[in-house]
Amino acid sequence: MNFSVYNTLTGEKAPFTPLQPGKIAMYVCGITVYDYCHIGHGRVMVCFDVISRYLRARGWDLTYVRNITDIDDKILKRAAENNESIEQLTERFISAMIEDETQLGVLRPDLEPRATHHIGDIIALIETLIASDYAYAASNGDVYYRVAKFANYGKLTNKNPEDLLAGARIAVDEAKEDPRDFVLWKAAKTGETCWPSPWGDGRPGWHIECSAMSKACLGTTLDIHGGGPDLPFPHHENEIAQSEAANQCTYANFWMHAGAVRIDGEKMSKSLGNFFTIREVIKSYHPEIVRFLLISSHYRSPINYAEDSLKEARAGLERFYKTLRDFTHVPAQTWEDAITTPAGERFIEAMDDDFNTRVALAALYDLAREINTVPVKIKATAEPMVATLKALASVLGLLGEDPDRFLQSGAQHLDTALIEQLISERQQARLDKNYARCDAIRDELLAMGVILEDSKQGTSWRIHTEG
RNA sequence: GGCGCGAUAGCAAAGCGGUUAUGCUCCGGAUUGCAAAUCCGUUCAGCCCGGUUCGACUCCGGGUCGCGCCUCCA
Repeated sequence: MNFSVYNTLTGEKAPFTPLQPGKIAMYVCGITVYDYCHIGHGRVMVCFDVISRYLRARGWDLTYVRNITDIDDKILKRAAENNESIEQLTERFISAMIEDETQLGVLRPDLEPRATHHIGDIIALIETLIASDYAYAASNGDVYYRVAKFANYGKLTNKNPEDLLAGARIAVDEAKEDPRDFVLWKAAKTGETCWPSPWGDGRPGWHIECSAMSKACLGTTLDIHGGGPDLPFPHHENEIAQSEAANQCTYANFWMHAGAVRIDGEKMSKSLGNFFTIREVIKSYHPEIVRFLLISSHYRSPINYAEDSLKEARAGLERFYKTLRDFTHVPAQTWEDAITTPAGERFIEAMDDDFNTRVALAALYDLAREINTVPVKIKATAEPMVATLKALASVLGLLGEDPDRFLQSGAQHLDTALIEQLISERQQARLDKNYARCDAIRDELLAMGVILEDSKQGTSWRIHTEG
């Protein structure tokens, strides 16, 4: 086994070895729940979903933790705007998030800790940092992290602490010793949601909750810490500063970051306002198409999100489902058997190389072509290959849908009984060699957006997808 | 300005120092009552300038362009 993973910390791929043989502790930064998830969130969820599925398939005992940040300035602001409590707001968007990820075929992580359920851990961690002089309570009631005290500050993102000093902003009302210091505990203003603490009522700062929750769920050293493309700085840099100062050991051995989703060459983001929500997109495209699109590129490369990308993803997926149409009766092979096949070996080789899903998919496309090459009358000889295809695809969370259901999705507005009736009428006309009638029916259905496909087994139909 | 990533055929997207990526599209053929699907085949690459090498898309140096982070954002 030659399994390697790219590490943001070192900027290169390296053979992956966990701290404890056979066991992997993986922590991924989840989302702040004050709005619906967009495709960028979807990418991180799908990316680490594939990673977790693959690690498990490879035989590791994985514990996958993905947090939910449910207390934060934006949440307070949004709740106030909506005139609802932060609990109402966060519960609403947590439910929405779960719906969205489920649609995308994302399996739930083992643990989904929430910041508000770990206030005690957060306070304890801050106390440790204060005790060792890495943090201080300021005159305004806030508690800050003393960046100058942490020698390795900037190691994840290659920042020179001096440069940060030059570029940092100093807000007038802040009581920081140093402009680079960041807040661990934020004193509450009157009426704000808050928790009691040794430094007065307040709430956690942005970065401390991840240090506290990862420690509570997985311990002081993580095998893998992951997240989105905009998290290395400052979020993960600050997590390292907090956790390594408090625990006196390496915080995470491997740092993994998903690539950005772009719109017209620009990053999709809340602040730019150029985002598409998952629920919006899956109204027009089968959710598996969205998943397929996200898996079609390497997880670290930027993806351009556009109507054309979705159409292309759909075309690719349709190819697989067309192949599987005649084999709904074939169950997936076991993983152990699948990886001994030539396609399986290629698949493993690709995925072992930093989760190269694009190359893994190429192996599956070749397998599909091989299946299609088998002559109709000896279809049964293709069944083992189909079983392999299904087994390998399932590790990517793909091809689990019934082929007809997939190929006919979007047909809700159509009268399927009428379609079936026209097909059988045409069948009779074909037997009668009344080809004029046959073509008339074909045209009629095509006008409805239905494409007919005659084969030795009979006639099937699918939705006509343009583009 | 600092740090980092990228530049591949019509489009998308990978690996690789010499041998087909792959998907979609185009074209030709097989197949089909006609189609569709499928299969076969063909065409179309590696930003620019140097260097290393018997040989570079692949390694090294320089440049150009694009993008990300440096401030809340996955």
